[in-house]
Amino acid sequence: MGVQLGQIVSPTEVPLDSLKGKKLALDAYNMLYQFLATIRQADGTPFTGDGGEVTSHLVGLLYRTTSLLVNGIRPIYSFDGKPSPLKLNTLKARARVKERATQEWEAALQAGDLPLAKKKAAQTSRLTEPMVADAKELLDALGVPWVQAPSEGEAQAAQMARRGDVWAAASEDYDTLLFGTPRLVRGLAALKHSLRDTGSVRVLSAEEVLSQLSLSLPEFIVMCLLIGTDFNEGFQGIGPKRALKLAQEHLGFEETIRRVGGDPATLKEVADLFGNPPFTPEYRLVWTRPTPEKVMRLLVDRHGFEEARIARTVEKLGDVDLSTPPKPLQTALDDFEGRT
DNA sequence: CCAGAATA
DNA sequence: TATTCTGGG
Repeated sequence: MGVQLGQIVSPTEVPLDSLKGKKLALDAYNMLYQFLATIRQADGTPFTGDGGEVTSHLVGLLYRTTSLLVNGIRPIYSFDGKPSPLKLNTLKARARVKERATQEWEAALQAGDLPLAKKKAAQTSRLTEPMVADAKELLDALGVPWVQAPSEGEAQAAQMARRGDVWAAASEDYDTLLFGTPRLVRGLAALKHSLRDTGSVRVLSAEEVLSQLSLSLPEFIVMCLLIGTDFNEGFQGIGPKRALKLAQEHLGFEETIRRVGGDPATLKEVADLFGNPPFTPEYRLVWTRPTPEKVMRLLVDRHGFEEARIARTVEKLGDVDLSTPPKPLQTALDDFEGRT
């Protein structure tokens, strides 16, 4: 879920075309969970292969990845590793939500309420080890790089962007901003476009966000700690609005925390996690042609996808330009940043 | 979610 | 030809 910043940040809408030739580090779990939530039948049943194994995430990953590549975007997927102990409460809470949603899904089915059933089913999504292994194997077969983060995939993506290895981190959550990304791309979940509307995504520039809010990055992090993150609970009666106001008083870390009755020592640990998150420098940003036989073996032979359909999809990648432009075209956002 | 068929 | 619906696994 991540920190709730939707109320107080305003993204810039940019045409999809402006991402052409750019490398993006994608939060793989964020994306795979979205596929698992949405790619379901009317009654909420996920797609499965012959053996009953869930395949919704592979459907989504295949089509999303080809769509990105055809649009000239160079994705690298960042997979979650071991969660921080600080996240255990959040994970337990999510597990409880899933248990309840599973019961409510069944109840909705009994009542014959399909829309409700699908909505509840979406909340039951689980990403298992074999499912993750399949996703990585599919990326390998497609010639798309991925990296195994030591801990948070979002932190890994953010650090890659901070080091300038990729143009931006991409996730629907805002946590990459806390993890220090200079840019966050949202809205890759709706790439579909027509002739008049050529598609667009939302970009958040960290520099722009901070200057709009009149906050330093450490103050921004404190604000988020007040609101609550996946790694700490937040405070009763403090939402985005009040947290922003308090952070804007520039009282410093300890005093700001004390104002809401929090313990600076405990929260310092969370602030450090955001400010200096674990990541690995061992990743290779190399995109190659897909290996159709590998894609076929995985999706058709092992998971029962329709051969002709997959062949058609992989074919589209044949004439994708995989080179990285030495001098990327300047976008409106780059121009804006250049002046600030 | 995306692709392709159906539709108007 | 652009938009809506349905099937995919």
